[in-house]
Amino acid sequence: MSGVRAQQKEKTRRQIINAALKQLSAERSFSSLSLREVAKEAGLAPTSFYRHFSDMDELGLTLVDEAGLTLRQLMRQARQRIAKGGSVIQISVQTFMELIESNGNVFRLLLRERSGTSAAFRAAVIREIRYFTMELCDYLQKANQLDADVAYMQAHAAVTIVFGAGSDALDIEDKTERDQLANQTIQQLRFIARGALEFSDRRKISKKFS
Amino acid sequence: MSGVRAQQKEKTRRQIINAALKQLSAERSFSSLSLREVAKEAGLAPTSFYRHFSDMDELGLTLVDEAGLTLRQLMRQARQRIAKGGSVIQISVQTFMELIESNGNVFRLLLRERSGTSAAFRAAVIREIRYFTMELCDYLQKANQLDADVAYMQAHAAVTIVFGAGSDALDIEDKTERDQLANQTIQQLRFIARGALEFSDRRKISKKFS
DNA sequence: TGTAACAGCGTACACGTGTACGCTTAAATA
DNA sequence: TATTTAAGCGTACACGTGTACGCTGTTACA
Repeated sequence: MSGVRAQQKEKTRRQIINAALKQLSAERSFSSLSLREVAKEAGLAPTSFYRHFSDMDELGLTLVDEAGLTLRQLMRQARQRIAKGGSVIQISVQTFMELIESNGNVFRLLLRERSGTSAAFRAAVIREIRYFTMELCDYLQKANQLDADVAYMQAHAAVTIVFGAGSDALDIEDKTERDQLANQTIQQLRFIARGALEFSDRRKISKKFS
Repeated sequence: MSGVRAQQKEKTRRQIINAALKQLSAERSFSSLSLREVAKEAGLAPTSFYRHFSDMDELGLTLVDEAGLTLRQLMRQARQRIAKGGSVIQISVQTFMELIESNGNVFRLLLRERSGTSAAFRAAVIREIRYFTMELCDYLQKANQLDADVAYMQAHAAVTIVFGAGSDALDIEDKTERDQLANQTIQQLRFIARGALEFSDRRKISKKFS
């Protein structure tokens, strides 16, 4: 049970995962990757791939899970920054944009598979995004004393906007243009926050009088 | 110049386009279509395909153009309905949802190619969406007397939200769930409209005092 | 120490792909 | 009417794909 063998297996498993991630780019989607290519990049015979994943699909789902993990780590990072003081919206957007810059291909994977041809992939991505949305929803509800529905709608809208901005950002290489997009996104999130707050207040008043 | 020949050519060209559209589905993206499959579905020998398109890419770009056209027709339809009275937001969302229901695969094409592997495709889709956004921007600016920047940000946010909702709707088959999504989307658009209006007003006041 | 488990390899196969080439047949033009 | 043009077809080729099968060498365990 020392695990020399298991350790080695885990290592080549990671090699496969990394090989797949490495091949992803703006021009190369996961579905366009072949088993043989990935195996080759990992320094493996094509047939050895099967010792670790029964399918390219299984590998893909693993990648989506990893991407979701990256996303959650990002949120924690953002919360730490926020705790140190600063505009919640601004810091969140900034953190997200940094993800795009450093892990563009991981984010691309999520975007693409969300509208991909595999129902399993779509479900997996949607699940990850839902986690993301729900955590934000909790935060908003507590921080702003919002109605549960309103908080959810705000969180959902905010996530949609941020992901949309991320998608746009992927096709922008100019730094100042990217900053402009970030500022625009911040402003849009403020529109939503303002609208949600006002609506929530109006509801509270009508509840008071009922 | 009677054009019996040209007419025939146009006809089979349409057959190719329709064959491609017919093969698109939730499980089948354009990039996963092969020239041979499309040709077969169109009742053509594989090599005859080249008489009409030099490439599958060329066919794909044609499809994106057609999808954009569909989108613009939709807007006109929505405007006609609005002119007959009713909530602008509600009618717009409703019209959009009807597109999803009747032309889901066309909309899927746009969503997928927007984050696809071909830069040309991405650019084409983004261009179509920009048209859509700009028309909405003009409308908002005139109807609500908004600042140009504010109107653009509102339009952009609204389009992002509506497209996001469309994307979600594609994976929902239950009618009541879909209606719920539509209502949520309407509410989110109201958040944005409210926030934009308030922000625009605040700007006008500060301009008055300057 | 003997043996069972198993990661990894190489070979081999059937299949689908894009497309080059030359042919046929019907419309367009001179 | 004679000639040119071009849509469509069939054959053929090289290539990349997933994966079945049997083998080797090393680790784990009795």
